[in-house]
Amino acid sequence: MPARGPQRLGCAIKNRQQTKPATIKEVAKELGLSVATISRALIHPELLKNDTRVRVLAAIERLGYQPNLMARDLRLRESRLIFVVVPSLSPFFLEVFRGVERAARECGYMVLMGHTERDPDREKLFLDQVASRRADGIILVTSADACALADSKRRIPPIVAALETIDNQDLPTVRVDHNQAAFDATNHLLSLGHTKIAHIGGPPLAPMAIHRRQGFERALAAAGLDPFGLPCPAGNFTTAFGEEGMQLLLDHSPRPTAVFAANDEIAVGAIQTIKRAGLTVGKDISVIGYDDQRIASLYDPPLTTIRVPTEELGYQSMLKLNAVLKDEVIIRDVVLPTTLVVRSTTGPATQSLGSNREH
Amino acid sequence: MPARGPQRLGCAIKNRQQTKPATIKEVAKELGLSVATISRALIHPELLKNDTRVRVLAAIERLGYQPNLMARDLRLRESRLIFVVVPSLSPFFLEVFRGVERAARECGYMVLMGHTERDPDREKLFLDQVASRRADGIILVTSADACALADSKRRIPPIVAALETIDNQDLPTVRVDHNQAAFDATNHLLSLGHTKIAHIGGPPLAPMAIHRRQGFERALAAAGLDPFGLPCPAGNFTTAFGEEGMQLLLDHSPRPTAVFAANDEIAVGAIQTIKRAGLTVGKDISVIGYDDQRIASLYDPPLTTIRVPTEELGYQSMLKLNAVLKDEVIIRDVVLPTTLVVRSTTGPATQSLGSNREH
DNA sequence: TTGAAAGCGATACCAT
DNA sequence: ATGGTATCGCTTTCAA
Repeated sequence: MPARGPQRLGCAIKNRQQTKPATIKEVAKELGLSVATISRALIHPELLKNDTRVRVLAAIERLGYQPNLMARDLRLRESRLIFVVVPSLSPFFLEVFRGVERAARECGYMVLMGHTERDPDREKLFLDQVASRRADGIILVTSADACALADSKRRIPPIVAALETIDNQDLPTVRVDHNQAAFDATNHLLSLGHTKIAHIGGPPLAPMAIHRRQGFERALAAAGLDPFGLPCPAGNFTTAFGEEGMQLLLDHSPRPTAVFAANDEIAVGAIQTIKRAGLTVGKDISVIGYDDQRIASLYDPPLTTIRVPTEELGYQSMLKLNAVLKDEVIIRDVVLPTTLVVRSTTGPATQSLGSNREH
Repeated sequence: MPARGPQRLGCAIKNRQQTKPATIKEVAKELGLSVATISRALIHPELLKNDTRVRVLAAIERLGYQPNLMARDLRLRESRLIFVVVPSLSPFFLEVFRGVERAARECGYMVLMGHTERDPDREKLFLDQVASRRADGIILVTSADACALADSKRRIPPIVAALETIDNQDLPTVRVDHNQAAFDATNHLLSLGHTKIAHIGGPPLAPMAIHRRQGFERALAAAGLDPFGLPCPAGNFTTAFGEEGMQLLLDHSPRPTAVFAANDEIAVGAIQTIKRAGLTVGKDISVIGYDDQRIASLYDPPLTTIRVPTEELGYQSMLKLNAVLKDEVIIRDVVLPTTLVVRSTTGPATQSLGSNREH
C-alpha cells in the first residue's frame, strides 16, 4: 500500500463531526405546532392552511429536516427496497440489474443486489432478508433451490423469477424460451449446411443450461441427425471452460465443423482455442454463442449469437414485482423474444476440412 | 410479448397468500414470557437460564419468527446498509462493487448500488438518502460534485471516496495515482522509441480523466517532447468515442505512431478504427489502454494496458467506511498501486510508417 | 434470571 | 385546519 502519490500523504486522524439530524419533533417545537402538522406538510400538503404550509416548509428547509425513513418504514410496514438475486456478478447480470434498477426508480424502489454463486444457503439467506422485512420483495435471476422456497414454515415472499422458471413453484415469471432459442441457433448452423455440430454446454445442473441443451438436441433430431455423435462437454459459463471444451472437440475425430456454445463466454473461449490451433473461425469451424453480451460485437471476428433482451427482462421483472406488491392482477408467465444475430463466426460448411489429421 | 413457450401459458390471476410473519410479542405470549426475554435469547443468549433459552429458541423456530429489521434498525439507529455510488453501470464499476460487497458481507452490511450518470442532482439524491437514514454511509466511486457536499445545512454523512479524490473535500479516500499511472503508460510508449504519441482522453470534466491527461503530458515533457504536437480528443469512456477520436488522429498529418487511450473502452474503439483503416495494431500503430478490464486480455490482439486493482479498491473502501462508522482511527488517504501490463498492442516504433499518404 | 416500560421517529385516526 | 395520541416491533435500562 505505497503512498507514492504527489497529493497529501495519509495521516491518521479521528473523524465524524456528528451533528445529528433534526427530527420531526424539533421542527414542531420550533413552530409551536404539533408533529402531525409537520408530517402532513410533507404527505398531504393540501390539508394545511396555505399560510402554515409555507411556514412549515420553510422551517423544514431551515433546519435541514429529512424524515427518518426507518421510522416511516416501520410505521408503513414497507421498506421500499427490493432484492435482485443473481448467481454471479457478471456483465450479463449487470444488464439485467440495469433494467431492474430503471423500473425500480420509476416505481419508487431502491435495489439491493445479492449474488449466490449458486449456493442454496445463500439463496435462502436472501429470502430470509425479505422475511425479516429488510426488503419488500425479491427478483430471482437464478435457479433458486426449490427447497429454499418449499420450506413450509416460511411464508413465500413477494417474488418474481426472471430469465428462467423455477422448478414447479409456479412463480410469477419473466423469461425467455431458452429451448426455442437454442433450437433456432442450431437451425442456423444446420441451414448453413453443417452436419457435424457439437454443443459446449453450461453447468449441468443449471435449468437454463439444460433447456439450451434440449433445444440443441431437438433441432438435430428434427434434422434427422444423431445429437450424440460428438462429445458434449458441460461446465461453467466461462471462457476458461470454453477453451477446455473446444480442445476436447478438436481432439475428437471426426472433428465438428460447427459448435453451439451455451453462452458467449464459452464461445469466446472456444474461439481462442480454435485460433490457437491455427484454424479459422467462420471458415474451418463455425461458432455460435448465446446472450449477445457486449463482447460479442466487439470481438474479432464479431460473434454470431442469440440476443437475449437482458435489460428488458430486468425491467419487466421489476414492473411485475411492483404489481405483485400492489396486489394487482398479473400475467403469471411472460416470455420475451430472443433474436438470432448473425455476424462473422458462422459460415457455410466446407467439405474439405471435416476431419483432422491426427487420427 | 409472445408466449410461444411450450410451458404453461400466461393466465391472469390474483396473488399473495399473505400470512403475516410472527412478531416478538406472539412468541412471548406463546411461552408466557416477556418480550424482553425473547429479544435477549437472540441478542444476549448468555443472560438467559439454560432451560428458558432452549424453550425460547424452540418456539422461535416453531413459529418461524424472524425479527423485524425495520423495528430493530429504528431502535438501534442504524440500517446496516451502505450505498455505493458509481457514475455508470459498467463492468469496470461492477468489479469495484464486487469488492465492496465482499467487505460489506464481512462487516455485516448490505449494499445498495446507485449510479449517477454524472448528474450532480442524482449525486445529491444519494447523499440525501443517507441523511434520511436509508443507509449508514456511502462510498463515492464518482467525481461527486463538490457543491453537493458543501451544502452547509446538510451534515456530511459517513463517506469514503474510492478511485479518485474529491475536490478539496479532504474525505477519507482509497484511490490509485492516475497521474503516475498515465506517466508510466506514456513512458512505456516512449521506451519503445515512439515520439509521435497521442492521447485520447476521457470526459474533460472528470478528475480521473484530467489526472491521466496530466500524467501523459508530464511524461512527454520529461522526454523533451511537445505534448501538444498532436490533436488531443476528449470524450466519453466508450468504444464509440474511441473510434471517433482515433479517426481524428488518423486524419492528422503526421499521424501518431502510438496512442495512449484514457481507458480500455476507448482503446478498443481506437483499435477498431485502426483495423478498419487497414493498419496493424502493435506494428503500424501502438495502443495502450487503462483499467485492464476483462476485455483487455480477451481482445484480439490482447491489449497492453494499466491494471487498476478495482476489486481491491472496493474492498478497501468498504473496510475504511466500516472504520469510519465505528469511529475508529483511519489512514485518510490510501493509494493502491497500478501495474503496467504489456500484451500485444504495443510494439517498437518503426521509421517507415510515420506519416500517411493522404497529405 | 426475568419483567415492565420507555423510547426510537414517524403516520394516521379521532377529536375539536 | 390542527392537535393529541396510539401504534409499528424491537432493544434496553431499571427494578424486582
